[in-house]
Amino acid sequence: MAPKKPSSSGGGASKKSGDKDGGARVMYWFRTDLRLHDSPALQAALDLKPQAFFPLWCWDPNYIYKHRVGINRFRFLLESMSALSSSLHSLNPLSQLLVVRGDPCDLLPELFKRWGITHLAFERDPNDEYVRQRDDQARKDAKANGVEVLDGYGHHLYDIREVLKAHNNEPTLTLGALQSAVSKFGDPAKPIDAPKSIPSPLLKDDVASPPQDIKDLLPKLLKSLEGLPEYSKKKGPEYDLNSHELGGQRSTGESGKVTCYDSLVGPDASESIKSTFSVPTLESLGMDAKAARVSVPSLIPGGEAEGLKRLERVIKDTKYIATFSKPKTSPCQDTSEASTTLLSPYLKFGCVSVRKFWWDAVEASKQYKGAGKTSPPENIQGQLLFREMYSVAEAGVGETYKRVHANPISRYIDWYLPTVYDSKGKEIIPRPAGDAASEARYAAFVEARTGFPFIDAAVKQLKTTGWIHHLARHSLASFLTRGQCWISWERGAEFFDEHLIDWDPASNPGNWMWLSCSAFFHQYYRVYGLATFPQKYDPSGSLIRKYCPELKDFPDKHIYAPHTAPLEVQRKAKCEIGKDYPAPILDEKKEKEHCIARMKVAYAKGWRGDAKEVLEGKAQEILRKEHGVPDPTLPEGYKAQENKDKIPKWAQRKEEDDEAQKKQGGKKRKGEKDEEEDHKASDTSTKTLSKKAKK
DNA sequence: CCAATGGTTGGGGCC
DNA sequence: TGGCCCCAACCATTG
Repeated sequence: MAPKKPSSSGGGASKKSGDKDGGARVMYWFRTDLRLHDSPALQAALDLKPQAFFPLWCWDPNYIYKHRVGINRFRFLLESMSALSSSLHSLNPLSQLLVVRGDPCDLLPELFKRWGITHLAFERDPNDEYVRQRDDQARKDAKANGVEVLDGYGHHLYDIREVLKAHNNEPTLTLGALQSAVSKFGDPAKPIDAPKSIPSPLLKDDVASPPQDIKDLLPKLLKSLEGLPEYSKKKGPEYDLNSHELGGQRSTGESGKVTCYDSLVGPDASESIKSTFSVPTLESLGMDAKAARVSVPSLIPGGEAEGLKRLERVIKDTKYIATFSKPKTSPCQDTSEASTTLLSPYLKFGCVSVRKFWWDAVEASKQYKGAGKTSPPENIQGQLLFREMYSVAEAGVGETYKRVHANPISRYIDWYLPTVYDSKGKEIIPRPAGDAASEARYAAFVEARTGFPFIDAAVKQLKTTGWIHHLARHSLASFLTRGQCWISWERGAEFFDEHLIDWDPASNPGNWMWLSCSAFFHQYYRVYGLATFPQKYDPSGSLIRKYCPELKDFPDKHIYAPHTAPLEVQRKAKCEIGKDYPAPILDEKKEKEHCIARMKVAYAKGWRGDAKEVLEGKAQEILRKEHGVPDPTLPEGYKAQENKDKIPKWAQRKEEDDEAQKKQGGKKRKGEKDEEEDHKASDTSTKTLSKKAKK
C-alpha cells in the first residue's frame, strides 16, 4: 500500500484545462480531517503548485437535521473549524476556511464552475453510507465538470478499502482477523509535516493582481456566488432530529430556530465579528451552551493545536505509554483527570492524525527502558487497531451496520424498543413508543435516575462533558442491553451518538454490538456488576460524589449501592433512598438471570439480523415464546418524573419543561407511598453487595 | 470433522 | 494487592 501517493480518479482531460490557464485551481474539501499536519490529500493538492487554493467546508444540512448531534459535539466541531481557519490564515493572510452553507451535492458543482476549479482534493472518509453516497456524487459531479479528483486517506492507519479487500470483502470480527489482514501491508505510513505555505483562493481575474487584504478578497468571492439558491429557501428537511419536539437539544421556541442557513456564507446574526464565509455559531444552530446541561467552558476544546498539545503531553510520559493497559485504566475518573489519553475526539474530527499518534507512541515506548511493556490488544497501538477493525467491519457490512434489522453480523435478539420499520422497510422517524415498562426504564436511564449511582453518574458525566471512559461505556451498555434492561443496543447507540464528542460511525455501533453480545463478543454470562465493577477501580466513589451530589455524604461502603444502607445511615447521609435519590428501577440480580436465560435461547437459534424469520417479522414472537421470560413490569409506585427539587441545579430542566412536568406530576403522585415497600422488595437482590461492602 | 485454544476490560473465593 | 482458580459455557480460529 502506498499511502503517500493518493490515488487519482475523475476526468483525465481536466488537468489540461488547468494547465491551459497557467496552473491548477484546487478546492480542498475539509470534512473529518480538520488539520494541516499529515494530510496526504492536502499535500498532493499543494504539490500541484496551484495558482489558487480554496479551503472549503460545506455546512451540510444532513448533519444538522438528520443526525442526532448534541451541543458538545457541535461545539467541538465549531471550535475545530475556527482553529483550522486561523491556521490557514496565519499561513497565508489572504486565506481562511471558506464555509458555505448547504447541501454539497448542490453547491460543489456550482463552485467548480464559478471558481474555475480544476482539482477537487479531499481525504476519504470510509465509513457511513450517507458519506459514501455523498462522495460518490461529488466524484460524478467533478467528472461532469472536468474536475480531477485527488483523494488521499488519513483517517485510519491503513486504507480501509484495501484492508477489506485483503479480508475477502468480509467484515473483520476479531482483532486477530484485522491484524492478519493488515500484516501484508506492513507498518502504517509515517506522518508527513504540515505545509509551510498555501496559495490564496483567487478568482481567475485576480490571479494577475491579487487583492491586498482578505477583506477585499472575500467580497469578490461572495459576488461570484450571486444567484446561488440558499438552503433556507428550499423546502427544508423532512424531519429535524435535533429539534426540541423530537427530543433533540435545540432550545425551545424562537431561540431554538436554525438560522445558520439564512444566508449562504454567513455571518450569523449573533456573531460579534461580522464576516462572510464564516464558521456558524451554536446560537445559529438553535443551541444555547449556557442553558444546556453541559460543561462551560468545555473540558475538551476542539482544534488541531489543542489535540497536538494533548498528544505531546501524554507522549512525554514514556512509562505511561509503554505500559498502557486499557483494561486496567479506571472508568471512575472525571473527564478532567481521565486515565486514558482523551484523544478520541481529536481522531474523530481528524484534528490529530492517527498515524502520528501511532508513531509517537511507538517511539515513546521504545525510549522507555523499564519493565512491564504492553502490546496489542491492550496497549495504545492495540486501541488504534480496534478502531481499524470496526472501520473494516462497517465497510464490509454497509448501511445495515448501525441497526439490527437485515444486519448480517448482528445477532437477532428479542430486545425491547427495537427500531421499527414501515411496510416498505423504511425506518419510522421518530420511533413510535414501545412497551411502557421499557420506555420507563429507558427514560430513567437517559435521565440518570435509575437508582444505580455508577450508571447515573456516568450518564451525567457523559451529558455534561461529552466524554466518558471506555469501561463506563461498557457498564452503561451492559446494563441497558443484555445485563438488565433488555433494551435494543440501537437505542443505546443513538443515545451515545447524541452525547459523545468522539462518536464514530464504525466504532460506536460496533462497541454496542460487542457489549450486547450481538457481534464481536459472545460471553454473555459475563455481566458487569452495577456496584462491584466500578468499586474495583475506585472504592471511594468520587465520580458519584461529584455527579450525584445528593449521595455525597454516604460512606464508601454504601456509595455504589446506597439502597442497601440501613435507614439510619441514609438519614445520617441526609439522603433517603426513594425520597432524595431514586430507589433502583429494577432488581439487578433477578434481571441478570432473566437476561442470561433469554440470551441462551436467542443464541441457540443463531439468527442474525438478516435471517428469514427476522425479515418476515416472526423472530421476536418465536424467541419470546421459547424463553418464556415475562415482559418487564414497573416497580409499583414507580414515578416517571422525579421531583425537580431533588435534581441538582446544574441538571435542572428549563422553565418550559417544568410546566410540562407539573401537569404530569399530578397523575403520578398516587403511587408515592408504596416506595418503602419497593425498597424492601428490591433489597433481596443486593444482599451480596452489602455483605461485601461490610468487609 | 473434531478438539483444543484464546478471547483487551465479570464475579467471587482463596491464598 | 495481585494472582489463581472456578463458575458454566459463548464464539471464531486453528491444527
